[in-house]
Amino acid sequence: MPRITQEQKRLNREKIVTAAGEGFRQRGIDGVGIEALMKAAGMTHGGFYNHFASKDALALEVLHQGFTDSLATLDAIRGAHPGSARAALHAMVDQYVDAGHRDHPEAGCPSAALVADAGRHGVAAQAEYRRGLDGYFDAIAEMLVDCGRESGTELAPAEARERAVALFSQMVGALLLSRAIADTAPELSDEVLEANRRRLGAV
Amino acid sequence: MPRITQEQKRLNREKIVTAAGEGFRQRGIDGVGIEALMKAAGMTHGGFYNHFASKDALALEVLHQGFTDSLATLDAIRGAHPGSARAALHAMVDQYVDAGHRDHPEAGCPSAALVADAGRHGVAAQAEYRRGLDGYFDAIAEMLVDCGRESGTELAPAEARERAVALFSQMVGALLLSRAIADTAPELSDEVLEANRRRLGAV
DNA sequence: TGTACATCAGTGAACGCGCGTTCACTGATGTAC
DNA sequence: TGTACATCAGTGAACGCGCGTTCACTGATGTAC
Repeated sequence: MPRITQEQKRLNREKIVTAAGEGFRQRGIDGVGIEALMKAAGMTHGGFYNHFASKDALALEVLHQGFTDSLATLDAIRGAHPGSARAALHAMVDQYVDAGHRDHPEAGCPSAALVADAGRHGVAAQAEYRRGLDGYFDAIAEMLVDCGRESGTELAPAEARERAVALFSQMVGALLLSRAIADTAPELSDEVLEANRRRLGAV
Repeated sequence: MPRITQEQKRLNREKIVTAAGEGFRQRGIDGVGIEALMKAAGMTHGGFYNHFASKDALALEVLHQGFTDSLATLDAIRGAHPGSARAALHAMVDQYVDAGHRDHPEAGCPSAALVADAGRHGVAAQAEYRRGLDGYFDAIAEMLVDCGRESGTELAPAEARERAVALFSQMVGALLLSRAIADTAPELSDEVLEANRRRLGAV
């Protein structure tokens, strides 16, 4: 049957990145093999190396793509609440620290799902992770500045940054802890989400 | 040379659990093989199954031991600040959200180091993790109640619990994010720790 | 207390298995004329 | 525009490797008398 159209090749490559994005977030980078990945993308494993030099190269692209998508989602939330950074912040926290997000890591935040992998897959992966994380910090800090401006209390950039870092850290921690016990202790898992949502709302 | 004393066997078993505790926290449960583990414990790999039925059984014991030790450390911090729950809380946060803790996961909190493994290694591991996590929540909630009592503002148990859950979530998130970028972006990693330490101190 | 024997912890080779990666092959696509 | 040929994406078998686990073996320990 092969060879295939250039356009089809591009689509196949995308399918691999998408499948890997989901698989890696669900089971970790080392938790999904090339064969399973390619099967999920609708191909056999041999063709993988027509698209990527190695599994690590794919992981890099997954991180990049994941953070790009994730930051775009954040922008979309901001855009959906024009003129009210406070409402946007609340919406972001509520969507992030949520049972739906907990139960679907494959479609969720790469900062949370790949936090353990980032530190263990070489400097390139870590640099990509860092880039994404910094993007989150910047975006949230901006929202906090806007929020302060709206309510009349000007917020110093350094203060906003500090709060943004702490805020996001708490969001990630809450999500990860709730995920770690979701199957065995659903009530405690829900409690973790709810306690954090309430506390984050009180800021 | 074998056979060996019963006492020596007990010591060897302990060595395995200790080596596994360090290895698992550093590289994850799937990141360390039985051979490396037994070598670190000073033996060859074949003898492993004289002590444990499987690697998963060892992981369970590592989780149990890790949380027991970790909660004992927490108690020690409380004991070192008699009559001042506020000072104990600060000491705990400062030790937890710290570069030393970040750089030595092998000697640190199992909640943080094994958060990704807990959700992926079966219900027994998850139940063990849950037990430890709940222990943390309870201990911190107690400290918050003590702290409120000392400063004259009585804290409702439910409120203390909620604050404890949020507090610990933030501590774990801060530690994990700082670890994920420690090698590649040490300044950002430090910033994450410092921002969280400052924000946590302001409660 | 001393002797004879069963036990069993550590050793290191071996097992099956799944992994990441390579490769010869195929045949439709892309291209040169 | 049509033809001839080179290219190359997907296939599936095969590779070496490390993993968790098993096993025959050894000889000091534990125990029965």
